[in-house]
Amino acid sequence: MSVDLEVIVSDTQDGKKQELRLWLRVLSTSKLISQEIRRRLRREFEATLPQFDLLSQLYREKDGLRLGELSRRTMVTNGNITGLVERLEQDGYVLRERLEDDRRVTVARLTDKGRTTFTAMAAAHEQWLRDMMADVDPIVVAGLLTHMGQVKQSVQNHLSGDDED
Amino acid sequence: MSVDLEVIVSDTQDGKKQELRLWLRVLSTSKLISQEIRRRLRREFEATLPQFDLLSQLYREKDGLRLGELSRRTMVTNGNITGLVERLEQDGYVLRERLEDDRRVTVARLTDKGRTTFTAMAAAHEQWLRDMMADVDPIVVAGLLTHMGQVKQSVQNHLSGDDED
DNA sequence: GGGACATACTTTATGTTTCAACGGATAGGC
DNA sequence: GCCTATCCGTTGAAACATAAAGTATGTCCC
Repeated sequence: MSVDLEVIVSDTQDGKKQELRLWLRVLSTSKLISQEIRRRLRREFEATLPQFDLLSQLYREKDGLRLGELSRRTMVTNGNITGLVERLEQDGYVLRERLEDDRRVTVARLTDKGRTTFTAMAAAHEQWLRDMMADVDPIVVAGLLTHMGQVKQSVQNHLSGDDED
Repeated sequence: MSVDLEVIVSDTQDGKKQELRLWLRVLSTSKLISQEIRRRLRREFEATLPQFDLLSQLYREKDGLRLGELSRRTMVTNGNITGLVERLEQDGYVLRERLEDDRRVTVARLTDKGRTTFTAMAAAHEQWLRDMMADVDPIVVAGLLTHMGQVKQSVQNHLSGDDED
């Protein structure tokens, strides 16, 4: 599926709209990959992309993370983290507990089951990406990595609200 | 400072996880821009990004589009188009009517109000993107446009599901 | 202590996303 | 005419997105 939004704009070739065109291309590509990853995560692991993202954050932090920190890292809004962690807790992948020092704070941590499952998911996930980008020259991939970093940085510098990564 | 080249080389060229890293960077960048665009669309036009996408498709088609075609172009699933168009119809931006020839088909078309509003949104949208990417060299933008195209093409060639375009 | 304020998380309301399943409409085979 | 397969759109449930309001809890300052 997909003829894209970008096609619409691309007929006016003047360089003025390059940034817009790049955004539309990034958006459609990101959507395309997301949908594919979502499908496979669902089919093979009965998990969602945000869940996978959240697990990968916890995987690197043996001691767990506060929900607010999770929110920042996954770029998922605060209100949404609550439900996300709740479901993962029900599935037995995550534990949630309050801090003694500060009763406002909740820390989420991977269970052993969560750790094991995530390892399998991560391996599959990495392979999917290699497959999907198989036709792209590794040199190009490396270049994209760098230049997309520049774009991200520029965007962060020009946010209307506040920011960071 | 004795930096060994090897580290640098293996870092940029040990392509094993480069695809994964690129995907994560594309995803976070895309999320970042999406969130910003959403904020501004909401604040200044009380619209959402999918709505904007949909309007932009209709803008170029005086005669309107069938919902199925809209679904393909916006990369939004069928079930979602229904609600999207419904809300846009309530707001008076879009008209919906059934075909005489084929009573299964519904065609959506912009109203004058929708056309006017979209024009303003599109202009603002384009400016926002220029602002956000202001720190990126135009040469880099052009390169990204090309190379992201290659990525997109590669992904489309390796979808597990089925369809392509 | 008590009031003002900030922080951390939850809740609520609205919209978008996916998938699966349903019904109406059309087209083809008989 | 009639059966069946297919196409088109809608509907429903569960998950996730946002913003905004609510609830504790912690902190500061008088």
